Amino acid sequence: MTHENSTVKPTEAELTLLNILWNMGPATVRQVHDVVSVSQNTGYTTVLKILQIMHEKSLVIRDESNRAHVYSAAKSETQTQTSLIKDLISKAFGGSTSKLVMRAIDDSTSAQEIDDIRQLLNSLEK
Amino acid sequence: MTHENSTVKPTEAELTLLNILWNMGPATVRQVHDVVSVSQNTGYTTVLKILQIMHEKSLVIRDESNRAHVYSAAKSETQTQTSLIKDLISKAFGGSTSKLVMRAIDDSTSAQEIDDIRQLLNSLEK
DNA sequence: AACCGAATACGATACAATTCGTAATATAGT
DNA sequence: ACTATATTACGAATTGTATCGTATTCGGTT
Repeated sequence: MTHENSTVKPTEAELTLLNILWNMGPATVRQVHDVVSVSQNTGYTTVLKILQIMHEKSLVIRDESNRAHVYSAAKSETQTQTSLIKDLISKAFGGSTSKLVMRAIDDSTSAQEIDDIRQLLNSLEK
Repeated sequence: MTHENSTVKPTEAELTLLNILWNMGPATVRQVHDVVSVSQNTGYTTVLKILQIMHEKSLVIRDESNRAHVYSAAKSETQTQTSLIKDLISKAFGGSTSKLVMRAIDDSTSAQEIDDIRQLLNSLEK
């Protein structure tokens, strides 16, 4: 067996495409490529290939019923964000969430953001 | 030109070694390897090679005055943590720090951690 | 001065990521 | 039915990571 599933960490290029899929919802290679093209100079077949690899890794689901396959993210944006954060916390912050928050906030963080975080903390049970 | 510098994101293996260097301070390959060996089964030359590559990338500084070179992290743990977080916030959280914090905290987060975060927020100017 | 052991340097392998060119194929319009 | 075109499939080139074996080199000990 080689790839079938579990928790695969998307690469940078894959994360870029996932962001597009989360935004657009299910989309064809062409649609994804059109969006990618706005900010990057990436060929159509490159996007296709990455989506195919993501499919092998089960990072995306593919609907092959039409000529143009329709791809969609296999895991929600929230699920993926959570695993990425947890991974970083364990690998770079010695498991400390508070340390991560400490580093995440700085002068460039807007008052609005900070307010949102305060609200979030207030709404906690603990 | 090939590598000389700027902000290089360490790979997983490199981050493992950086964590050791931040803990121990300047250390030889052997010292680093001894620590790595406790948890992983990695050869001495593998550690050496990675440190050499990190040196090329300027992720570590090397003191060659003695027979056994002494390596140390080029950037502080804090600096590195900050860039890793900032990178993740921009690539996976649409630039929203509050969303990141939202995902970082969950049931598994201890009361102590949450308290620390509250303190941190209180101590802010904003 | 020669030798031994520890350390670095070098190079090779395997694998994955990224990129794209070309081939094959299927649908839609004529 | 045929052809043009869009789309997928395949595979190759390049680069970087991770790993280690072997060669080389340097210092201290005899």
